[in-house]
Amino acid sequence: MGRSPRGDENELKKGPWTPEEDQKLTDYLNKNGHRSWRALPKLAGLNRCGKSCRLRWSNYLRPDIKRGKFSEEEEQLIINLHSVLGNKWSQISTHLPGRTDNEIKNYWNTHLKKKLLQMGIDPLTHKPRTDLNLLSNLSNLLVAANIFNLMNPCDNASVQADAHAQLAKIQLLNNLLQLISNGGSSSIQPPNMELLNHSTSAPNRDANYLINQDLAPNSQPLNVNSTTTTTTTTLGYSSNPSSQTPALYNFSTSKYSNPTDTSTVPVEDADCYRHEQGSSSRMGSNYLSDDNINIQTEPDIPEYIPAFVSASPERNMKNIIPETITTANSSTSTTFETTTLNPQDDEETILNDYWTDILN
DNA sequence: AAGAGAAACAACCGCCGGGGT
DNA sequence: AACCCCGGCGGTTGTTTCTCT
Repeated sequence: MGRSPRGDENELKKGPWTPEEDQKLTDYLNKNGHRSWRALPKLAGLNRCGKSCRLRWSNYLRPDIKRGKFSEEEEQLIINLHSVLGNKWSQISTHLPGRTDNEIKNYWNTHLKKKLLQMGIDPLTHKPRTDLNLLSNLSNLLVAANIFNLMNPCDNASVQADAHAQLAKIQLLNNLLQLISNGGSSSIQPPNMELLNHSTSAPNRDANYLINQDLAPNSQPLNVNSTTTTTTTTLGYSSNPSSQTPALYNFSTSKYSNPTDTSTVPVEDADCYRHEQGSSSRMGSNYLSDDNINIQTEPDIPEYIPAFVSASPERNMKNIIPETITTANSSTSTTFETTTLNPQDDEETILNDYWTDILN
């Protein structure tokens, strides 16, 4: 529990610092440095607690502090680091010279959080939001899929409608995938089977074929998010296969930047993303190469189902986070995902099997 | 111009872990 | 082992500034 305040601390001044106090503190520290923050106020002639002095110095008076607006590069760096480190502001601040943890934290809470939300991205998970918009769209998609399915599949006029129905179903599956993946690894629950039975009731259709066809690189992703941003992220997975890797945002283009682009990441950080690049190539080839826009009726299932990776950072981050970045323990930083499958991983196996069953 | 509400930011608070005794 | 001190961290609050009506 917290330490009870010392008796005389009740007399100490609180609140905003005056210029005189700042001057006293700066003068003292410039002359003597600090050996003991506790003893400092008395020695410097300040009626403040040592802690307050330390904070004032480290957050405001320190000569190497950079004031002023955050640059776009700094913003991106903060977001990228946050996706890896979570709310480890002090660790994040070590990558931004001249910026304090407090400043970064405030900037995150007042600017960046909102920015991400406006982009339809959950600032906690750095994934597309799965809020009420998504849930409400589930029912709409179900209705759309079933209405189209009622039409005669042999009718030429219904071909396009059929395609729409299939797209709706794929989107529905995407939404469900998203819901489950965002539910965290410890709360994996199968989706409502009745819902799924309805949504996959179209005859003569192989679901894997549909995914292969409908999520082909040239297909236009269905964006059911009702956000007004220009960001085009499909729910569950972006059309970029690397969306399985931590998102690196690029506000200048209002889109995800290529996660393998390490240009905005310090050298020591870039390694972790480079590492990812290789591991994601397997799935990436399916999406990125035009040569792979095939219609296969009996594909190898895992080729077409993006592998679910549980949100356990401890496991997945080991291989990709450099030693200079330690993994966050908090639940807020569970976003780092890899496409590397560990065959020993029970959750992933279960999920892959589960979705294989569903899609068959 | 004035008031209300929102946004921004500095500072505080509680807690924790490491080190010393 | 137990206690205390200290520095540090992250979350929250309070005040100031800005914007809108």
